[in-house]
Amino acid sequence: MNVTILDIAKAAGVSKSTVSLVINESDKVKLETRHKVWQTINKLGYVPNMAARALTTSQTKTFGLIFLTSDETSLPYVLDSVPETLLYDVTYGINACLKNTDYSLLTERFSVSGQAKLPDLIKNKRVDGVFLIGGLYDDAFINLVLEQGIHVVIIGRRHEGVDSVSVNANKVGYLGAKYLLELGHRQIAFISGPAYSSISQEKQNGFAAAVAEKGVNMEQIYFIHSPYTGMGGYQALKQLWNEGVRPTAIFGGSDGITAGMIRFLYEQEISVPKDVSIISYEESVLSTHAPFSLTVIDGHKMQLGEMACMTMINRIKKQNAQEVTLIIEPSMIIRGSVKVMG
Amino acid sequence: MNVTILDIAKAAGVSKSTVSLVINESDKVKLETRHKVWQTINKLGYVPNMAARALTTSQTKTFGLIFLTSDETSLPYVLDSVPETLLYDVTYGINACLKNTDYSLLTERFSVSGQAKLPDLIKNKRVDGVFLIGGLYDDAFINLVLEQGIHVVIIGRRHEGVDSVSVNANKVGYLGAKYLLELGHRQIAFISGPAYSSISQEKQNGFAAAVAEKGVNMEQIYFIHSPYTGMGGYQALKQLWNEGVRPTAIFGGSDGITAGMIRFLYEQEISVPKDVSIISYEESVLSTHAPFSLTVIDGHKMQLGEMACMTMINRIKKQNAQEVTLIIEPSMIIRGSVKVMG
DNA sequence: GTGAAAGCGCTAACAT
DNA sequence: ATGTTAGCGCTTTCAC
Repeated sequence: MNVTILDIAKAAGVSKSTVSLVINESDKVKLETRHKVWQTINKLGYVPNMAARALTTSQTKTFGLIFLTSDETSLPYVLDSVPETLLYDVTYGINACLKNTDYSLLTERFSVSGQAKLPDLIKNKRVDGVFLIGGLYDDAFINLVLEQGIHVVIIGRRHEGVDSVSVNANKVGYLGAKYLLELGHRQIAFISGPAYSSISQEKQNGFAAAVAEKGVNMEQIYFIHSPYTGMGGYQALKQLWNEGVRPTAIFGGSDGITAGMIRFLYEQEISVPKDVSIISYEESVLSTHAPFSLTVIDGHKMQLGEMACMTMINRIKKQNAQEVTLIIEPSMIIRGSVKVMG
Repeated sequence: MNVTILDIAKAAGVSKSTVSLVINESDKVKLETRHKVWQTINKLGYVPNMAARALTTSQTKTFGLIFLTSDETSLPYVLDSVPETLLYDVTYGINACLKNTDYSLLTERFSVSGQAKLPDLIKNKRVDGVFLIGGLYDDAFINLVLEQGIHVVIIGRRHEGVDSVSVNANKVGYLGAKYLLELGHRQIAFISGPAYSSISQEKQNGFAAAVAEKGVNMEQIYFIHSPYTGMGGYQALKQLWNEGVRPTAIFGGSDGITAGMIRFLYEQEISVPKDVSIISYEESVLSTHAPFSLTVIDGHKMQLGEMACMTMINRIKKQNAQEVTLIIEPSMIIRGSVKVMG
């Protein structure tokens, strides 16, 4: 079998518990013995058995990323479904933060509409804490998770009484509107997201605030709702066009929405930014790979993941510290899809 | 604390081992006692402790997805880096397959050029098996992993002596070329991928085979190498254009490459498919969200993940069965980016 | 500062 | 068909 703590103890001429103390960096052990033990650990290539450690400490040293979806069978990337760019980037950020830590990350897609009450990761106690992402959860669900003695960090929105990390959505709308207004745009369409989404609403509020601040008439500002999908952006813009509206700038509330908008414009041979200006929100793989250099508001989704991870680690360290609510400020990445209006 | 196997045993009036047998679906237990035990399990809400189970069986019931990269610090999605769409889709497929299984999936990004010899997941024995993806591994690395007593399934390429699941790359080139030739294209550029990539080479071979089969002159067929990045596709096409070459159709060897190609064409105001036809390979979030309905060869990357997962599970069941080499056949998704030539 | 010993929850070989 | 028992590898009091 493998090298165990007992082998080290024998080889180093000390007891099991001393080795354990050394491994766990206790300062109670004499420097000399500490050296001796580390040497034999390295010599014999000892690696702690996580399962055994988990059994005694009842800590798995594992976190779970629970992706809440309404429908678990939908393909993640056809034009008519929400692209999972948020999940990709947040996962990347969490993993980056977990690197050089003794924690690992498990991922589970969980359908809230399904029959299971709790994700398997939680039910089986495979994790010490979970990141909840995807928006589709309510107090009842969160409390159920908390009852299992599992820590929770919510990603993407604020939630009373629980640690959370999110993006300042109001600022997203504000920044986009401010930028467009400053470049002289006065006819602007903002396809922000679905009507039921509070995030989408906040973005509109921020947009409206910038418009008011600038003293611009709201008459030619079009707030439009659509799903966070390519098809959503496509159809919303198409309808607007069919109604005869001709904005000089269009603001997509997500990279998915913007991709759909771009498809409509391409179809109509409307050139960006010559004929119309475009700005997007998110900065995912979709905006960086757009057919032109796309000006975008960066939601810093990787950083979102990293900060969620830091929050989780702090929570583990200080179990009953005050709840943490982190808000990440979006920022503009000015590229080439917005024209200066005369 | 939590309810354990012993609590169940007491409550049901049997012994620990009987409960254990029932849980592990042994048919040695009388039907009556089995019922009784399951009833109390449900009543008391017992859930097995994975750590304890892992300790005795030395099976973690966890797999690892190891993503081999050369450089761990690069952002995953700027135009000048390889978009990680393969990782996204394969992960989705593996998770889908693992659902309703008692296995979970851990992910780790591992830099082969780093100082660490082995990914942490493997070193810490957190996994029973690993999926290797990303292409950057050699025999030495694989053998090192195998020596740890960990199962290996390679995703994306074949490898002597190890289970592997990959896409028929030759067929990718073949299908694309055949389709374009049949629609009358005779000037075709194929930006297949980097020169050092055997996959890229295989695609070219398949392409050449279709051309030969059709009896078409190779003179106006352009095989071009570029990195699997948006920037790669962009610059490769730009150079071709600057050399005065004007193909009627361009075939991108990955969705990332194609995204770059599309950006160049957009810049030059060359319209697709009116002025030039485009076909891509992969079918990731990038091709479905292209600015036009993009004809693409589907690499079935989710299925790749699912089959890798099935392969792993079979390997666990029959440790020393013959090695498995699964090849997935790509297929065409005909949409609207290829014109019929007169 | 270090060792001895108990126990975490479970499985599996052996008894009965 | 079911019970008894001995670990799996580690942490953690509690003595010394």
